[in-house]
Order: sequence, then C-alpha cells, then structure tokens
Amino acid sequence: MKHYLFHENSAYTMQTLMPHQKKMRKDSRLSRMLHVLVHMHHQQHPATSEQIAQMLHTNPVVVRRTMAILKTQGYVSSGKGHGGGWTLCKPLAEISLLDIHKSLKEGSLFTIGLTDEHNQCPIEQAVNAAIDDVLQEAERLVLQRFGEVTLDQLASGFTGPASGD
Amino acid sequence: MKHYLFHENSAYTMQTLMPHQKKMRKDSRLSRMLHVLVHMHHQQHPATSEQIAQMLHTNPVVVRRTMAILKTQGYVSSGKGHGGGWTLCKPLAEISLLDIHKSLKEGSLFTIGLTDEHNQCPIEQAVNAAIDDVLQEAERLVLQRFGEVTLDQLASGFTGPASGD
DNA sequence: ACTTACGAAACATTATAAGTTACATAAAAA
DNA sequence: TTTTTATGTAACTTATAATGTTTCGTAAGT
Repeated sequence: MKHYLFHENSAYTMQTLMPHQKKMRKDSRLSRMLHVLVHMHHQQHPATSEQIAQMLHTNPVVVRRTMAILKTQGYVSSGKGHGGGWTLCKPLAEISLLDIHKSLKEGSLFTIGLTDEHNQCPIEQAVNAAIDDVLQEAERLVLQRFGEVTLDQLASGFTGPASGD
Repeated sequence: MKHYLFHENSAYTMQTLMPHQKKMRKDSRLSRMLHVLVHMHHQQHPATSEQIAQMLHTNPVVVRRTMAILKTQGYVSSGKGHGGGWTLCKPLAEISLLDIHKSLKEGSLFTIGLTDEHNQCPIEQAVNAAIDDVLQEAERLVLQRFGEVTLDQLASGFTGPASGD
C-alpha cells in the first residue's frame, strides 16, 4: 500500500482549470538557425560553434547538432582547426524560411493531436477528419508563407507585406 | 571523472540527421472531448467516466479531469451516485469546435517557438517577427475554421465544404 | 607538439499531456 | 442505515522530444 504526501496547496485543479498560459518546451531551432544564418552573412570569416552558442545563449554542442543538419542540406559548411567554424554556402536570397524549416524536419507543426485514427467509430472518424482538415489547411498556409520569405528580407528588417496586418 | 558506456549502434546521429517523423506526445483532448460530446448526444442516460474511458481507451480519472473543464464552461454537468455520470447541457448545434478548443485553454497551437523575444538584436527580432506573423495568421485561420464547425455537423458525418479540397 | 574547432556518444534536464493509485464525498439503492 | 455507485481531487508516475552538458575522438592549422 502506497503512502501519499498531501500538501496544503491544491495543485492539479489549479493547473487544469485555471486560465493561465501553458509553456511547453517549444522547438526553437528554426528561429535560432535563421538568426544564425543571417548573422553569418554579415561577417566574412567563419563563425565558431562557441561564438554562435554565445549569441544564442546556449552551448556549442547544441549548435553543432543543429548546424549539422543544415550542413547535410548544403546551406552551410564546416571547417576544423584554426580559422575553422561555420560558413554560409548560399546567398541569403536563395534560402527561404521553408527551406530551413523543411531541413530541420520538424514533426507536426501542431500541439493538437488526433485520437487513434484506426478506430472504426464513425463519430471519431468525423471528429478527426474535421480537425485534420483545418490543421492541414493551416499547415499549407504556413508552408506557403514560409516559402515566400527569404533570408535577405530578414536581414534588412523586412518581414513581408502582411507584417502590420 | 565520469565513466561513459559506449554502445555499438550510433544513436544521436540517427535521431538528429535521419529523415524520420518525430512523434511528440500531442494534446488529444480536443479530439477526445468532441468524440465524447457527440456520443453523449446519442444516448439518453448519463455516461459514466468509466464508460467514456473505455470508449477513449484511457481511464476514468483522465476523463474526469478533462470533462471537469467542460463542466466549468457549462457544456456538461455531472451527477454522483447511482444513475450519475456526465450529461450534455447544450444542443450540439450550439457547440462549435472553437468553443471546446477555447475551453480546454490549450497553450500555443504550434510546436514551433521563438527565441527569447526580449533580445535587442534586430536580426533576431526580424526573424521572430517573420515567423510569428505566419503563425499568427495560421492560428487565426484555425480559430475561424473551428468556429464554423458545430458538433451536429460531425454527428452526421459532415465535415465541411472544404473536406475534399 | 600544441592548439583550435568540429564530430559524436552518452547522459541529464525540462516541460506537459497522459496515465495511475488512493481516498474523500455525495447520492441513490438495498 | 449500510452498501454501492460515481464524481472530486491530490499525488505520483510515465512517455516524449528538445535542450543542455560532459567527455573523448579527429582533423587542420600554427
């Protein structure tokens, strides 16, 4: 038989019912990599993982891990030893947000998931179809918009015509 | 000094560089609750957490936890003891996907996050603004679409005019 | 040779939905 | 009244993926 420790402050009800924002650990690799790539364009010499890590407030291993992905896609190259580091391989104008997003092979864009889709229940299927329709449409929109923005636009502070909304 | 055990199969490189889909634990509460609400409409007597749990392939506590949120919003009520359980309080036609989505107070819709937004770096700000613009537009789309679908439409297998696309 | 920097493995941390166990409480039935 | 049924809730566990960290190997330049 288990022994439970009970605290005075109610915990779960707070977390479940109270209207506060949840803060899931998000995938910030896209944001980070875009930031890095634009910076790289502004300097002539290679950027070391150490320097990039300081810029991103993280550590060099995390930087290498993510940059390695972009390397396989040909967006950056790396050099070892003195004077080594990361170098941009393409002009910013030829890299879109979509390119980097796809390179990072992030999983689903959404935190919302469907229930088991192999279920035979027609109601569940209708529910899943309805949600999925919407999410797929939204994803298409995101990918399209990402494809329209190239990194040179970010470099000059230009964020697109819909910026102000 | 730490001692490391090295295995034969390379692990990290596989996970980081190989193009396989990631499968994060998603928030399936929306899908589950919609499923439940439509089912509830099709039966006259209250549904117990136990029955619902079997339908959703989970357990009663998870059901109560999520249903409790919908209860605070007036979509369902609960009764204790014999003949108790959960009862639908509104006609399906008056409940939209958006209503339930908002009730669940899910955090950000997206798995993509921005890097620290208080940073002064104009490049980072431009990057974040560009990503955020797109995500906000996509979120507006999702909320709008969710608002257009009511649960009675799901009950009859109707998933909206954009279904086939 | 020495230093620098990437490459990579192994492990730790974090955050959140989901899952689970335990017990209290209320309501209907026996 | 006692028993059974069912919700209410706390506390704890698990699963998952990005992130963080330590350590060692390796290549390249000084």
